[in-house]
Amino acid sequence: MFAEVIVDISHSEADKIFEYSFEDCRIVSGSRVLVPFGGKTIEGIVIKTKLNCDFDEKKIKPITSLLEETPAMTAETLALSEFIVKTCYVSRALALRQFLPVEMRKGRVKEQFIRFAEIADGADFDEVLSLLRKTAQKQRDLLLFLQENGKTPLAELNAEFGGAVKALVDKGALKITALKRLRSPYKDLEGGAKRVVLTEKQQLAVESIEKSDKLTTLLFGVTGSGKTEVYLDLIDKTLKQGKTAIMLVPEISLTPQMLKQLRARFGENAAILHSGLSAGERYDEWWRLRTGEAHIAIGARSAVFAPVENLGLIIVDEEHDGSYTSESAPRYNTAEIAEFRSRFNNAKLVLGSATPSVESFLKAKNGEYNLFELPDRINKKPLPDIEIADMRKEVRRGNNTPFSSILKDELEKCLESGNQAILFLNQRGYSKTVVCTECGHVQKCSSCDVSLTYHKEDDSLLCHYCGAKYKMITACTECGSPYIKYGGFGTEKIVYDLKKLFPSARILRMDRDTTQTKEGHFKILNEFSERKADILVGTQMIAKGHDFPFVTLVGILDADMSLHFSDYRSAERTFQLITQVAGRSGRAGKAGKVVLQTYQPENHVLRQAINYDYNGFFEREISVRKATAFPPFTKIVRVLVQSENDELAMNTVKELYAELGEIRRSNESCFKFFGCMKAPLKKLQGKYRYQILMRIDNGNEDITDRIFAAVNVKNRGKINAYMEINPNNLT
DNA sequence: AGCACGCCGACT
DNA sequence: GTCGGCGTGCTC
Repeated sequence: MFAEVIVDISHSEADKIFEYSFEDCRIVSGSRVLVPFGGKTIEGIVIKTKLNCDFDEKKIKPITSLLEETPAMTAETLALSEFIVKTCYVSRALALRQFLPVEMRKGRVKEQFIRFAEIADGADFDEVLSLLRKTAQKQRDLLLFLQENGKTPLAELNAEFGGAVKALVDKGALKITALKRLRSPYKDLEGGAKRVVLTEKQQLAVESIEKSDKLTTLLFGVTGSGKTEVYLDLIDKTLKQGKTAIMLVPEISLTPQMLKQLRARFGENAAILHSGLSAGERYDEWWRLRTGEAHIAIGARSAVFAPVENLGLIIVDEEHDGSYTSESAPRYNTAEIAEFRSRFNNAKLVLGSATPSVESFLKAKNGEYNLFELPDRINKKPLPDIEIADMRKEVRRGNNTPFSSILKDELEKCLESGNQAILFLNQRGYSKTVVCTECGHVQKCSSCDVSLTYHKEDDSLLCHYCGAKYKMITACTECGSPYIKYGGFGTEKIVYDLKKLFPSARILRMDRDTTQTKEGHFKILNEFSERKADILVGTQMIAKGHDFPFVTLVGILDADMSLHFSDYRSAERTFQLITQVAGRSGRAGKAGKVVLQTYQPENHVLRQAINYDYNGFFEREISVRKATAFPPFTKIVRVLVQSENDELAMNTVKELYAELGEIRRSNESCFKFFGCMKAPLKKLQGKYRYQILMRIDNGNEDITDRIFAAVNVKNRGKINAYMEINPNNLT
């Protein structure tokens, strides 16, 4: 027999099918194998087996060995990997890697075994007992214990009976067996397994999703409208049909919360997949899903690749969230992957959001998706009032602190009444820049073209792009002046100022710096929900899904920040962010309040956000996108060329621009934009960056295929060139 | 990705 | 004269 194998080398030169021979009938498509390649032995995945080979038979070598008896890949995941290769323009090896826990490659994780002891089958209990010396009381006790309790972990017996265990094993009276131990994360997570009765509206949502002739439903529900209960009910019904489910949440910080609810309801049937787990845990959870021991996969973006078979339901919670598009290759779109799996399995796909992405809402409006709305909060409480604080007036009044007078007053009231507040600022560190007051020089990273952020806690300057750490300066590095000014503030500074303003308030900070440790998110959120703090200051990561019943005030310190990104989605992102952060206020019985600080109070996006006018926002945004030929009406194709050698990068991008210009000439009408320029971040991690931006009519895969081919040729030696379609950010 | 093979500069 | 630089090409 012959096998078509994809070797685990992610390089365009090795990105093809290699054929090997084999005898072992356990080898099937999807199996992981070791194969000889060049002079070495490497891992690969069998994608097809066949009786005849298409390659020179004399050159074909045999497969070295089979790695696991259970094929890691299924027919579905093999097909999906092929889809990723075609749509994301990545090597097959890289596409396949998405489906396997990293620990599986290069055999990095050993399975853990627990050894058990029991009385050996052949040993006559009474005979062994009678043969023992009178003094061997421990051995006697051990035998009696085992007769009564049966199979017991060896570790427990050793602790209890000491050397007696070994003595009996040597006599052949005990049998030792090893069982694979599964490391189960968040084992101690328990929640009240109370089964909620759905409201009438939630019940209607479930029915709408089940009965729709469309596979995909957009569940458009305001924050606090009880989407989670709908999800849980759908999962329950899916399991009862003997099918499996995948539940995706936007960020790791959210997963334990959701898992808690899933564990409470579905017990060990739920498996968790995310990067916060230890290697062993992840590996074991993956296998629990692969072998069908667990039926629900939950996790962030990458859990969409969960190795479940017989899929009946996929849920994408907070569908609009930016974390669903991958930052590094393969830059897949989670919704597209989910749609593929939904079609393949004829499984229902539910996209849930309080602020759907304009792409999804357009599809729902066009009838491509089933649309169901949950317009009311479950407790019938109105959404919190959002008040705008005009920061221009504050500055004119001489207030240079990060807090408007309205916010200060509200904070005071909130603390006095014993409630909790959340302050949101999407900037970590103490100050965004460090500027010399004499010569105006701004401290910059030596390998990136960005200013450094001052972190007071460890008195250092950090580059938020490459992670480089520099010692804080005492004098300007240009002119030597000791007069240094901080420009712009981050969460660290907010906490610092708050402490001065409210000395008795207990303050927690949650950003990437305070959540580095394992389960760091979880600890801070727990502490806050147990009311061990009064104010939570945080970045983006506090905006999502957390339910704090005692929070009555939310402050959005700089609502304009995300408006200033030169990205066609900045309006959409701002609307989503404000709606989401505001939704953290007044979730239980108490009325909530939101203070939104801005320098442009008349901005229409902010106006629509404070009125919770999603439809108004959508209509305006979609007409702008249409008029300016931006997604979802076109696709953005971005080609990035980077090299440590500036001149080489520049020359390469010029060549490419000329070559792509040829493609454009023969498809003139499809191109809505075509330009070549320095990337917004001219230099990153020591590499100079240039880009070619295009906007092309949807479809036209033949054009993108040709662009990719042209780009791929350049990607060798000191040049790194790649293509992205609808990239998440344009840095 | 590695590793071998192959063509031009500094050197015992 | 050679030793060795890493540019190019191949691996079933």
